[in-house]
Amino acid sequence: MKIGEVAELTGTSTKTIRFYEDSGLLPPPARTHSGHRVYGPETADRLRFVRRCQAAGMTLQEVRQILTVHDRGESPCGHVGRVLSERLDHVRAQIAELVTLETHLAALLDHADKGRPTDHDNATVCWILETEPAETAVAG
Amino acid sequence: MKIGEVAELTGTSTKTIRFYEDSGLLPPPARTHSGHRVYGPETADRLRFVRRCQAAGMTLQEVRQILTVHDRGESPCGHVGRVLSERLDHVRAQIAELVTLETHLAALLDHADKGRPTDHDNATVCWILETEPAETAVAG
DNA sequence: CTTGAAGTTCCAGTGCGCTGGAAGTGTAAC
DNA sequence: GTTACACTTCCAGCGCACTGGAACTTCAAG
Repeated sequence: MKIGEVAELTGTSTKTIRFYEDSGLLPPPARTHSGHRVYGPETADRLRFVRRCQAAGMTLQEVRQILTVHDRGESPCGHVGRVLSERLDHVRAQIAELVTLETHLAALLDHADKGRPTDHDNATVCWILETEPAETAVAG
Repeated sequence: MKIGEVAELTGTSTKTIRFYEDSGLLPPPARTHSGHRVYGPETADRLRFVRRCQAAGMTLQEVRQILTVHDRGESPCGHVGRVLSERLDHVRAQIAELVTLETHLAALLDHADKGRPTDHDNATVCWILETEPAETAVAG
């Protein structure tokens, strides 16, 4: 697989793939005699993983740390382990936040669809902003 | 409430609050005779809402559009309605992605905690990257 | 009245995650 | 062989979301 194919397959630009390689997110791939990058299918999985992590609001640096854990198959210093569980907490909190937001947006959309009900229009603050995130699930 | 109190209350810097005002995310607040900003409690809710939206990967511009819908209590042109439902789809997809990621991270952490089981260490590609996001739950 | 924290405006800079473009080489189809 | 496009490296620039700092004013406590 050449870089363009991986790009197509994963919806990532070739620019970005090279950038990820430079950033240590992708291992330097094999090359043809002439220098063209050659990838195996695992690269696509790795790229998808990176995208998922990004969607969770991780920085590329954090993703890199996590991939390092993966690549070594162990926690090298405890620090990364902490990063990992921190991130896990964060992801869980974020899921809770997103569920809240989903409710908000759905309500807003519903109410937008109905034209203009707006019996709350003049209220200083209204339902859509009032709900608390989640004392229940959110990490502190 | 002055800007510093709002900042403290919401975990947002005063810089950011002023920046949000400039960006049209917060309405220009009342001022004291001397020019200091004075906020009502609804500002904190609004700020929390913005943060939630951001956690969902929205740009401030998109958040602004949504807040406009909220402020007017209606959909002014259909375009914003589309933005809204697009965002809702996105949020739902993201929830699904995050649930997948949560599983990944939990597995990785579990396995990192156990020191070095790593019977898969030499595998070209391993479990953690293999799983598909979620045909099951993701919004289409 | 003094002192120090917190407020004000304005503008410039930072960090992240790409992205564009130049300049050149490789490859596949005709 | 020519053409067209994909690939290479390298470096510069961009958009977003802040963030820092200068220069100044206001407020609350002692």
